[in-house]
Amino acid sequence: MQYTKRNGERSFHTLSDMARFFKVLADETRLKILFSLFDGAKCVMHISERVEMSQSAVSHQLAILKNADLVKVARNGKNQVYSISDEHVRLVVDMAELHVSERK
Amino acid sequence: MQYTKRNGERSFHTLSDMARFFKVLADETRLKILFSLFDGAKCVMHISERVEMSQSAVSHQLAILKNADLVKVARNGKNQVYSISDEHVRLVVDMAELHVSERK
DNA sequence: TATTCATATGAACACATATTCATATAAAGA
DNA sequence: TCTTTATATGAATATGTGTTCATATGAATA
Repeated sequence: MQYTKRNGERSFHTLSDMARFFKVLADETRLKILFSLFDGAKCVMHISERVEMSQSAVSHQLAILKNADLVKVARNGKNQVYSISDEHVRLVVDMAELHVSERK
Repeated sequence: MQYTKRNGERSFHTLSDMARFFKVLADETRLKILFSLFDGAKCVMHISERVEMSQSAVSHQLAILKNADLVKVARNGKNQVYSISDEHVRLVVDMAELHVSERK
């Protein structure tokens, strides 16, 4: 089985990577975290307050976002400051928002 | 808590809708089905052959895709012909593909 | 109408995943 | 160094989800 495209072939590798990518976005908590970071870099505590979830829950989810390269970290004093690492994500999210807001 | 945007406010409703939307895309089987439909409308049997999954598995996943309005159905004789219902989806998927193929 | 063909559906199972709780780590300041 | 502060992490639990198997539905045709 193969998925052809105008200019080439779609590998199985890419296909499962895409599923993995969407999986990361398929959680309300992680979306909240991303949106809060769209407004600017923040440390864990601030994110935690902003999304109204426990520090632990947020930290677990940040690990997933970081592992998927959607966010990056930098230390500042005793804070770990998280920020969006890939501006691409904003586009995907915006388009998804457009999609869900249009159908109703 | 609220998520502000250039031109307004992001509702909780939209946020969980977005998570639901991404959830639908976050499965390799469903992505395979979508890609096979990007190449043109098909009946369940043909999709089933194309993605190399059982008729039942495909049917279950088609129900999910249909429920999310990503595909639509039309009867043709004794076949149910599925097709992409929203061209938006192609854009989101393409962008995701771009994202995963760029990072490596 | 009886049969066949294409598809849908419910139950069961295995597996993944999000949150909580307790605790570990590790940098900063006293 | 001892303590405090910020964050990370492991285990446990609850909940969600994909596939299979068996079977139901329902249109087409003999």
